[in-house]
Amino acid sequence: MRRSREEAARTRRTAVAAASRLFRERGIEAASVSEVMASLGMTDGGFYRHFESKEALAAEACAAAFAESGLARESSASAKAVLRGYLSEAHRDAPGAGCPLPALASDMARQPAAVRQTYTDGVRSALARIGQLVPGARREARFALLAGMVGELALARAVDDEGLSAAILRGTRGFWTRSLEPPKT
Amino acid sequence: MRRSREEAARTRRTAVAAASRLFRERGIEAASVSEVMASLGMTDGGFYRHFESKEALAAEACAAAFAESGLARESSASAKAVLRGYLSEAHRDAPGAGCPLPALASDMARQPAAVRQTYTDGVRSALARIGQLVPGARREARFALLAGMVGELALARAVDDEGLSAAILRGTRGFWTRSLEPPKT
DNA sequence: TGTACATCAGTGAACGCGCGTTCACTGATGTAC
DNA sequence: TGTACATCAGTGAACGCGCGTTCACTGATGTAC
Repeated sequence: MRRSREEAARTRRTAVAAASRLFRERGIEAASVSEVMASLGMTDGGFYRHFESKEALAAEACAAAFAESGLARESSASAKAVLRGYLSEAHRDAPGAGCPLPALASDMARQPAAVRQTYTDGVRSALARIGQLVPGARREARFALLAGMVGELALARAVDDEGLSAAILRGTRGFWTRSLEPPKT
Repeated sequence: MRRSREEAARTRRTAVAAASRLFRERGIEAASVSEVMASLGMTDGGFYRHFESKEALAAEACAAAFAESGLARESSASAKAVLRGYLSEAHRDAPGAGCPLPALASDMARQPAAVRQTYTDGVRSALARIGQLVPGARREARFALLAGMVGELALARAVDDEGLSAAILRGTRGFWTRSLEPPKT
């Protein structure tokens, strides 16, 4: 049963969005093509009318994740507000809608070139955005801040103890908020 | 062909060591029981004479990784020396022999309770060790330092550009070395 | 100390399952006239 | 504007494959006497 061009385009967009969420929630390798299609209420076969392979979808989904939730997306928020939102319980508990940097980091080592390049561009954009947010910070501090944000979310999600997880969030948030207040670093 | 008690015990130990390395290199789900056994020169079937399941091996392998390579293991090195070793190209390029915190972080969210608990204990030990290494640092700074170390390795490994990867390592290393020098933070 | 036998570490084929991908098919959509 | 037909979005079964796990079997090891 053929669909209209608009419907088909909508299917494709929905698939990328669903994959973008699923891949961040469960990992690229752990989420299957069947799951993505099932989440659209469709069967597996139709997938290959839109994408050449799962790898092609992964590259698009990764780019979509950065466009939607990356640190680099447009926003007039202050550095403090960005930190508070990023290093939050809400962000920790919603990896599917959150920043792809911590969510996809360890998948990247075993991904094909196209996907890794998208991720690498995302890292560059995030660094540029941090440069804008904290114009006084030296280069070293910008790297350390990004690494701290990514590591903090990864650890807070990995840990099996709500108290420890909250302490990691609170501690890292407090440290960086304090560090950035006087533009001394 | 039955083996002696010593040989059997050796097989078990070697399997844990091989799994510990393989799981850190490729991820717990991505490395298979067959791979672990093949790396001992054995076939799959013998595995279940030693372990109840892959999950049981994962818990032991995770604990072994912390005992062998965790931040918490005995060492008289200074804070600066530990930082230099941890945030190094050598550590980045040898995940199988390195710290399990960055290597296994994103696997943890989808691991059974036994494995997550081992990892969580590893985080606690690492925090305690950092407390010893940098006795002057406030609680917040210890969390931020651990998160920074973990995030930095994860990013340096994920990125597809050697220059950017080295810059992440250098930047984070520089920032924290400088931060810890005067016990002001 | 020697012998008979039970134990069990490791083999290798098989299982059921879910994966990514392919393909013959369906029938509404889009196009040519 | 109406009709005939080619296109192609989506279906659902099938493929080959590798996974974790099971199991009948082998034969050296360990034990009982």
